Amino acid sequence: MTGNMGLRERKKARTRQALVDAAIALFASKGYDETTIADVTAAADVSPRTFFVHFASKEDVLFDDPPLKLDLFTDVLAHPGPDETPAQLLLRAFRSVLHSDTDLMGQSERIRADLILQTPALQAGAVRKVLEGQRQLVRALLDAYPDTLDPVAASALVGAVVGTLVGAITVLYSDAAVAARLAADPQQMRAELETAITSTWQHLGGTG
Amino acid sequence: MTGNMGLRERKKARTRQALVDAAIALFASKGYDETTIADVTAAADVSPRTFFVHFASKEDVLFDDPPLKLDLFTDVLAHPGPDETPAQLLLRAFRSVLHSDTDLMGQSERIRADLILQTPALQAGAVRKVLEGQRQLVRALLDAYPDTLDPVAASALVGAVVGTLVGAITVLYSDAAVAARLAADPQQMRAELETAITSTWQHLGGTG
DNA sequence: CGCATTATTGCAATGACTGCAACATCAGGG
DNA sequence: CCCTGATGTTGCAGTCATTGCAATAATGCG
Repeated sequence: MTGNMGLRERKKARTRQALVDAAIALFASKGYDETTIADVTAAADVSPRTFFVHFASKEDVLFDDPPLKLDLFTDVLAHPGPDETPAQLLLRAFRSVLHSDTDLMGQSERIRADLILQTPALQAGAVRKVLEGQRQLVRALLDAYPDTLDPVAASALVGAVVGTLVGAITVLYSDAAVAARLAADPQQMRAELETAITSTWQHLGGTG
Repeated sequence: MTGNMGLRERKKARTRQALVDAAIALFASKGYDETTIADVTAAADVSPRTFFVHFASKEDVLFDDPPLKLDLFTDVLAHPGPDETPAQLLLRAFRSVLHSDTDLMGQSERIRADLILQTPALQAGAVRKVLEGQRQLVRALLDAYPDTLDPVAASALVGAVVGTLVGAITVLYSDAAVAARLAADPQQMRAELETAITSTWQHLGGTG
């Protein structure tokens, strides 16, 4: 990908990356609110105006790379098994993301997570991303079960999945003790999420 | 409540209400982004600076009154039955809110909902409110089951409940056809939500 | 009436974000 | 190599949300 670009595009990509790097470094050290666009562009050695050529807003620089493995999730949803129920399909899709090679607790993820958790302005942005992704999943799920699923049911189902995950992840990232434990063994994160999902749903199933 | 306030406080309350009314009217007619604080304060006949004496931000004026019946929900959570599981308690709490006299589809609610659904900036704010409420519910649930529930499980459980509701409500409010049907019969809203919750959870339960 | 509170206001400043036009640089053809 | 068009970068001016500070106006009370 990077190779077949002309010098021009490579330069542009370099500028963009410089902005991302400078921004994350400054956000991490000074805090998001205390860092101005001018600070970031100065560190990246470009004009302030240039920032907005690459990113639509200050927070966007943090959500540069693809959020989660949304595409993978959607792909799985597109191929339901013969006798698979929507809920089972969602669970399978979730598991395939969980066991993909995604780095759930890398250096970069931690910094980002910390920043988001302690900056209300960023929480808003993160949530917007989640909502967008959710819509995408609903669409995929409806495509998979065009006859047996109505929009409300599909949206509620996806909402339950995403809600469970967001609830669990929020605590996993914010609780200091938990975070420390997870930092020691990154694999642990998968186990925690797996437990959260399965035990939660088991509980919910026992309410009818 | 309103009666025992001195003239001073009544006047302040009137100013605040004038700002809320002016804001909602202008947002509804011109749109949120196209309405400036100056517009609002002009319509309310106060100084622009006064707006920020009453509200912390532009969007706050829309979330003035208590969001949902959070207190009622929390109250129910505080009194679990003898053999009631957390999931059953949550379901019961949800139902008592659902069947309280809350107006789920009033004029004001509709305007607000429409504005939020079509304004990304507001979606973020709304969800932040939801997340705050979610934390409160998690705390209440943990208090109710101090021995059998850990923070991650509680948060995941509450996340599932709230996620289901948000998913369903989003569609119920945004789908034009559904919205029209619901407008005709406000009671219908309760039935839709009841169905969304119970059928979703039933599906999820069948995944173990 | 005079004083302590408290609501409202004006002013100035910061910082995110945008439109526009100028400028610099790269790609390709002649 | 030069010309030309496309594209990345920049400067400038302006809008708007938001805030701190200090002055002003009302109000409550002794």
